Amino acid sequence: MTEAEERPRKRQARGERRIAQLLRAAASVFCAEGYTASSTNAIAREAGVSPGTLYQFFPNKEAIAVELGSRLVAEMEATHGRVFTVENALLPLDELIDAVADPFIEFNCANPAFLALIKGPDAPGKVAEGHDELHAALLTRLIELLAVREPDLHPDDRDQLAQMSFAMFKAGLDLVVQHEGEQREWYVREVKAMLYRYLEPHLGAGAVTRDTVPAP
Amino acid sequence: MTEAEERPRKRQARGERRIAQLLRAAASVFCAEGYTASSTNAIAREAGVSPGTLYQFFPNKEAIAVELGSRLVAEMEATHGRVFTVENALLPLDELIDAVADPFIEFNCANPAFLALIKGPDAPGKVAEGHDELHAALLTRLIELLAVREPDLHPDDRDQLAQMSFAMFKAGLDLVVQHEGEQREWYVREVKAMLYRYLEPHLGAGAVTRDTVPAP
Amino acid sequence: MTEAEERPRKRQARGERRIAQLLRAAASVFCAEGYTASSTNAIAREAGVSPGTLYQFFPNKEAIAVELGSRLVAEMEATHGRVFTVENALLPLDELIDAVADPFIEFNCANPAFLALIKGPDAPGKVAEGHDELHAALLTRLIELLAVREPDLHPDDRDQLAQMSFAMFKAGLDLVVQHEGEQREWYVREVKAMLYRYLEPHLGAGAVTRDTVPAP
Amino acid sequence: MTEAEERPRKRQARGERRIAQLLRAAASVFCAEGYTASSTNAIAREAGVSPGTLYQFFPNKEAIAVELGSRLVAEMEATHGRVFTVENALLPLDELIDAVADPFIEFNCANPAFLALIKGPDAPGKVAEGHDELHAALLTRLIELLAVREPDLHPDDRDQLAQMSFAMFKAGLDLVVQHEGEQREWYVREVKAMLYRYLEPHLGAGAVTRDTVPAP
DNA sequence: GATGAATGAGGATTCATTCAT
DNA sequence: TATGAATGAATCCTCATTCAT
Repeated sequence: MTEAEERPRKRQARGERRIAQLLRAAASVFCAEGYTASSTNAIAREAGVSPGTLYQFFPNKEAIAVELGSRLVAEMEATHGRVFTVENALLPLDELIDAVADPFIEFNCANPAFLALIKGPDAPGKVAEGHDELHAALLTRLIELLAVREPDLHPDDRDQLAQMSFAMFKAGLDLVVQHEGEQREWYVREVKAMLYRYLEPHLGAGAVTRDTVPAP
Repeated sequence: MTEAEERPRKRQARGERRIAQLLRAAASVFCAEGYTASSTNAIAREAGVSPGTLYQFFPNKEAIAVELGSRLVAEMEATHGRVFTVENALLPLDELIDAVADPFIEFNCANPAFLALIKGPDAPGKVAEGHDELHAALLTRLIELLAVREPDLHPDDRDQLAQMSFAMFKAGLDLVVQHEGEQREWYVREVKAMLYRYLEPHLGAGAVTRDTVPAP
Repeated sequence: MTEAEERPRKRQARGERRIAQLLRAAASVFCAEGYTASSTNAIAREAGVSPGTLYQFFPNKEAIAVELGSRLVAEMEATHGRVFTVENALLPLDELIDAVADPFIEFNCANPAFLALIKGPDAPGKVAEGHDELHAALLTRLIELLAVREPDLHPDDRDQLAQMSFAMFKAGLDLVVQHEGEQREWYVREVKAMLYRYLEPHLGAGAVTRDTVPAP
Repeated sequence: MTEAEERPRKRQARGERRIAQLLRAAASVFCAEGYTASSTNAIAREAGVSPGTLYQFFPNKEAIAVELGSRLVAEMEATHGRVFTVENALLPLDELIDAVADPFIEFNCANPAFLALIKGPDAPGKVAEGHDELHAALLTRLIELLAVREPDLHPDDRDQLAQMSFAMFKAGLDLVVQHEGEQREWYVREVKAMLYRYLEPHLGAGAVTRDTVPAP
């Protein structure tokens, strides 16, 4: 039956639209108020739907953040391609930083909700409750990238180095997003410079593997 | 007139104790929940007093944060002395970083509420509402320090440089506080290294004034 | 677009009932406690709903009073017809007073909340904050009626005369509502008599248009 | 012992000052906020004393109102003399009205708290709870005055007439107090006119006793 | 007497979530 | 699906009043 096939598709189509609408609203509210201070009612209102509708698609506030996070990641990849690739990992450091930072910066300026989510609820000890998955996911990829670039690095050091770099980058990103025009450009340059200078002794300025090939 | 002088502080013995108790409780709750998610009732409960008592000393949550912030600053100064001094400003960069970062790190490890306050409510655009004074105050001092060290720097650049450095340091501090033992030590070293390498091209490795004395 | 039109009122059957119920409860509480001393919780309790429900329909206490006021006016008009009409304005004074006062009296005896609202919060200087709209609306109509009856009266005098009359009538109404049976009848008569005697020199006993054209 | 005699006097003197101070504050707060919305803490603050001090002299909010009321009556009498006297009762009506209304008006313009108290908490049914004693006392005196002037009047009628007159006068007084300058003058005249015209048929324009002496 | 601290119930209002339609 | 109604605990904050000093 055509009906049996189309019905669910229709439903899914409408549902997909609703979800997108809700996530857009959530992004906007999270940006404006911060995650903690955002209310599901406010999100529903912003989306122009009733609270009930929101809960038809998300079991709770957290789930919205989580889904928003993963969609943003997907969207960023769709726009800028994969960023934590093996090729990038082996680039000279300055190019690596460009390759990773630029897409992030560009995407975050267009979608500041990304940052709002990564920052998360502001309790030091209250990590990893669900929507910090975004944070965790990105960190994992960064760790993997480091593992590719510096296979000999002790895992603990590698993880810590990733954490440091990520933390610095997030903080810098915040400044970038908060400013505009020339100031933003300045912060972009400085963030990259900071990363380069910080990482250079750890990773070497050139790509590790190629670097070691001595000229005859 | 003794009366006129004594009026404002008669039975402040008990009151002062209560205030301290409340601020201790607030620090604890802010750390555990983050500022936004902390409720005055929770603070009162933690302090073992009724909500009404809390409001006898503070008109609202903000005021608690503000007072806590200023007390922490004072306490840090009492413990570690002034940090943004002219002498420090003119130290060789590595020593300058030690002089400024070490007290902060040490104090924040002992008083993690400090960081919770500096981070503030998590909305990007919602800055400077009162308890961000703490953030602003520290930033100002850093700016002044930079002005002493690099008088020729354009004010805009100087401010942005301060903002960058402060943001990086805060982010690093967060990592430091979140870890313990050897890991914490590692982060401390890395944060300082990061600052050094980042700032060195801007500020010069040695003190500016001395640096300019060329060897014959 | 059917959707666009239906949106604002979909499930308002239950809601409308709730609103009526809440306003009934509010009327009762306002009467029993006075506006200032009435709490939204008390109103919700009286209506048998939770506080949250009340706030789904009204943003605050004021709004309840305002809505109750305008509904009472509407209800009075539905029951007794318009009272401040041009025809009434031109009636002989005694008939005018009957025409205006009787419906008010009857309606207020049945709905004493009306008076509770008109009296408003009991601060001399704190007028016109929103639910005094009821008072203002009635006063305006009275002013208009006077303008019809006495077009030559100076606007200032007219307004003051309206204010006097209204104040006297309200005070009298209070007595009427507070009593019952024969006493109430007595007060009704006296209030009307008072108004007649007070207004007669101002408005003339007969209609202004001087159908009193005397015979030669 | 001198001490034994002076001590209590001193105490009483200081206490009296405190009481006066508190009542002044209460008058001010009652006027500004209305009785219901006035808080004892606000009164204490306005008086510049602690809440505890207030409760050393008054057992509760009501008591403040009661005491304030009776002091205002006393003060009015001290300023304008007794007003509900037999002589006044027997004056021609216009003079009677002047004799009673003028002091009230004058005193209320200077002490608007008087009115705030007479109006009382704004619940129709919540009368006579204590600080309505002021209202009751004045009403009683008015009743007595009527009894003197019209001994033959049926007590019920007399009481009701007093109630009517008093209600009208209060309402008029409110308008008078709320206005200033020429407008106030206008309201004063109108209130008196209203009373005269209303009462004339009831009381006779001239004094009853003298009036009845027919000229030969 | 005087103070300021203390209370805890109660004020208005919001919120995440559920339910009936 | 979608809605709007419903909830009740939790929010911040105030109040009349009491108590220790």
